[in-house]
Amino acid sequence: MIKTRFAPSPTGKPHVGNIRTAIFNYLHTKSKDGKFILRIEDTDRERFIPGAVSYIEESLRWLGLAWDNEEKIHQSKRLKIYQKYADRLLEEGKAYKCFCSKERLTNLRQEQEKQKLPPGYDACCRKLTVGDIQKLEKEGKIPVVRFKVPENPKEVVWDDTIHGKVSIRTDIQEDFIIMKSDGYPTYHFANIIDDHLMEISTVIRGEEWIPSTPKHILLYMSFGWQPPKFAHMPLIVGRDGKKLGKRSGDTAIMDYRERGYLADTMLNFLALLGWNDGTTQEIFTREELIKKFDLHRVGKAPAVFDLDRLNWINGEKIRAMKVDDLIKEVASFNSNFMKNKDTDLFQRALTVMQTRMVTLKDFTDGSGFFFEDIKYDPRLLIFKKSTQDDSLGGLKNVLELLGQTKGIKSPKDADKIMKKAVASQSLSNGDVFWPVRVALSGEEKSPSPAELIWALGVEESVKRIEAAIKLLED
RNA sequence: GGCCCGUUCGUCUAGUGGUUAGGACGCCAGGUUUUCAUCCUGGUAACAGGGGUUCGAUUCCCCUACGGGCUACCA
Repeated sequence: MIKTRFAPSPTGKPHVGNIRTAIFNYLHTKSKDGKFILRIEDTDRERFIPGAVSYIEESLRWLGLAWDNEEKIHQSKRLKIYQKYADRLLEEGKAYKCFCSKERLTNLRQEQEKQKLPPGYDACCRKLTVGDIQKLEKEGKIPVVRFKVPENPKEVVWDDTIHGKVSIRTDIQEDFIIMKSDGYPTYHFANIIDDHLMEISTVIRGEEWIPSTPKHILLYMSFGWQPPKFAHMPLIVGRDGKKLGKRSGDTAIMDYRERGYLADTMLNFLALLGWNDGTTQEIFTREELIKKFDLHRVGKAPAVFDLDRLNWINGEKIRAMKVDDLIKEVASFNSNFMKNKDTDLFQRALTVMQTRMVTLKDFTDGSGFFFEDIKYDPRLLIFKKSTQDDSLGGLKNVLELLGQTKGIKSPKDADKIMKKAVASQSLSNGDVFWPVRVALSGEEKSPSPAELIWALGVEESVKRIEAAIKLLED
């Protein structure tokens, strides 16, 4: 069975890079009817940030990336397990206790750097006898546990699902630490123990892990375990070409929600960063992504996060949505915005604004004129190719026709009135359409007057046009 | 420094031992048009460089360049 995991460490808010890893894991699993595990790798107590676990869960939930483990998995609660396996390696002579002080390690590294040697632990404590160890422990010295990197193989090779054959020399691999002096395992150790115990079939993670994969494979070998498949995804980089970090756009995924992007947009966009289905399709529903995702079609080159493209996808998603679904999105985006607003008016306003929105925020920020009294400079009512008299004429004409109408059921009905208003006098489109539009919206750029009349309703439209006429006459 | 990974329009990418190197975003121009947006049409623009292999390389191999990652008692 396919089983993947998303294994973040709770050190902050998940950003797009983290989340894309989660998405690829999720998609790979769901396309094969497998299981997707969320595991919190909180073995670094210094970098732990309270609340980070909630951020992670909130982000995954927003995107609909449901994990299958009912009980939360925190590595910090599994210390005994790691200790047990470390002891096993210790007993088998595949690991050893190291008492070297941090000072010694620092000096050693500085010395190596000076001599332009590859930095690494000199395996000094390998030589310690049982007696030495007992003595040091009696003195109260607390050791770390290091993995004894075997002389053979001299090279570790694996068939990466994304990169193909990758081989890395291990003769320069130092004896790395698997258990820290505070009793916590290092990432490398906890990670492979858990992946094995949880029967993870494919490890999908960022490319920055390629250099340490030999450590993991060596560890699997020392336990006599079969390593999982590895798939190292290309990094998402910033405009500067560098890995997303503090300085270059490591924007928290939830910030995109706040900016008015849809969860499905992020899913679609991020999935397409490094993957495509081989056709020219660019817009995918969640179901299509699950159905079509294929790890083998993930590219190797890093991808730049492009906001223009994100905006385009969000616009496409919004336009493809049924208005009722869009209402739900706006409501969950900003529940305050809907309060005290007429539901029908809200729905019509959204209908009219739909093709004009890039983000949900565009609606909550830019459609106040539907619901509130408007204020504008009276000069705006006059089209640049028109005159005050003609504009006034246009407004009055429309006002009169609105007074006679038996009801407006669609923007088309309203459009007929507009056209009639133009035809019945010797006016041009601009003399009529422009002032009515401004009278109804108070804006220089807005939906067409026909749409506005329909959305606002006859009564409100009449009121606003009357107000505009008054403004022009004064 | 060492070890790894990567390189097709500005960006996301398709692609093959022989293609006019395709699509999308963006941008530009035009159409529709009262504005904005939508929509439609067209345009701009790429195989990092050098050696091989081959009748023929963007594609396969090597080197170089460039970019990136890793090199912690971080993950």
